[in-house]
Amino acid sequence: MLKIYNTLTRNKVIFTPIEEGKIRLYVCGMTVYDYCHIGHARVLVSFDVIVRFLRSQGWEVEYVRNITDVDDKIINRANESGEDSATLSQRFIDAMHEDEALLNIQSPNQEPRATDHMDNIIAMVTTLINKGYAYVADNNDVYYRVSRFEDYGQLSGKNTEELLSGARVDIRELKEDPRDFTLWKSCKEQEVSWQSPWGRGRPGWHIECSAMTKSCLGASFDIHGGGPDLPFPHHENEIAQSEAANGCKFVNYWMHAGAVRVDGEKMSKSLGNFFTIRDVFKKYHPEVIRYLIISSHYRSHINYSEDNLIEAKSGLERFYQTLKHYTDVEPCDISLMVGSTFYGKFVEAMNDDFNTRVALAVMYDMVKAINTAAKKDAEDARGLMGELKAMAGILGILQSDPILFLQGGDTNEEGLSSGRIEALIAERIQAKVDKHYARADEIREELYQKGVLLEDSHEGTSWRRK
RNA sequence: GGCGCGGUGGCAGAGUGGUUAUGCAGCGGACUGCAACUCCGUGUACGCCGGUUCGAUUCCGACCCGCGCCUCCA
Repeated sequence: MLKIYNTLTRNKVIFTPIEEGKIRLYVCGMTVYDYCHIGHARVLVSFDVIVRFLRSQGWEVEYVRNITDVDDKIINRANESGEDSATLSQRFIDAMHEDEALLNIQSPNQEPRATDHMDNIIAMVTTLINKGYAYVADNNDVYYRVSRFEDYGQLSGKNTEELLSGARVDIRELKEDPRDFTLWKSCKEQEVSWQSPWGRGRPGWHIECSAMTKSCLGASFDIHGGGPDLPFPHHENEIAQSEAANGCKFVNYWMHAGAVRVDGEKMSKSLGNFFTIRDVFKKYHPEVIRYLIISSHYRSHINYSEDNLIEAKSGLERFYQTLKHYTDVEPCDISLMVGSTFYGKFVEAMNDDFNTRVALAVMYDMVKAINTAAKKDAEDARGLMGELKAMAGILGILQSDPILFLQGGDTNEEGLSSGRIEALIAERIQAKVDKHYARADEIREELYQKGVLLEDSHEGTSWRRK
């Protein structure tokens, strides 16, 4: 039984799909004017895990994640760099796809772009005007008439009256009411713009998602997700637009990821304290970031720090130390795991609002069980390993070659090539054969100082980077 | 100011009205030439103060502290 925390009702509830067995999910993706930062990674990874898990349980998931590629920030960036705005956004879309691939994120079923939905956007704005939910101002901007929409504030818990006093009023805007927001922004001929019934212009932020959700998933769908800063105003405004235009309930369940913090503050563009994913990749294996994100619940905040990355890496090493003995074991078929106690606990945790941390705890218990079983019942151990790999697949972790992961370490900064390491190991083995233990220890210590750990076993000596 | 979230053992991080989370680190032991890996053992943790209760970290109330949204941000 799947339970999901719904931002709209602020509680955890049993999930009921609109259509039996199917889940239609829309997640707000990137506005592409820069590289992905860890906050983006969190949303990407969280929903990737959610979708993988749901599918593993037999749900048919239609997963849509949009790209917002019309936006003032994109245009400003393009102006700064002298680049065409379409070229710039394409460049960052490509970069995002590269980052996603490294994070082992599966593509959504649909990845619509705002610029491909201009007709739908204009049609929806027209509907809103016709229904009296929007109006054309003297400067040809189109605004949403917030006072017309009674349920405004339902998602964010805002009191409409209070919003009135706090709302920002831009001098160029000719709003009836400070709370009203832009649906269509008129602009000059030479700027990035599209022809509309109200003259040339471009869509305001929010309307593109209303248009794309309707086009890709229909007027009503199951789950809408996004980052922690989206409930207000973005999602609130989407509700106002979609429900007014379509005349029906927009979304049943709203899901929002928690914030990524740095030194106790939210990582954000405006604070300038963000780290891009590709920067972190320079020093850490992508799976370390994925693990860091999964190792806490998707709704709680996580702290981004060097210490936490190191800890995430150590946690993965625990798995890989065991995994390396079973590289030939294939992941179990999930349909064959229904009777497994471990798998039962894993599913129970994941069905409870996607509690990945508890799911990981189950997997650690399995590691211990496997290592213990290995001493007396090798087949039993292999069977458990097959299950463990299947669970890892659902979380999208432990997908690397164990030896390569363990030998990857931080970097090659020490300048020790694997060839050089192997040579020293060979020398040490000879020293051991000759019972020259002092020399053997000297070599091990030398390697240790350079970040390389040696591990002797019956099969020989293996090494890994700290 | 309005709305909301959170304060758990050295750190990270789940959870629960009375029973071991889990991981990292530490300590003791086994294994090892020595180590590492692994295994076994090891921690009177639940912000503060009241209340409800046979019993509260877990429920209720007050307080202190931190954070988020209210403006572009995932």
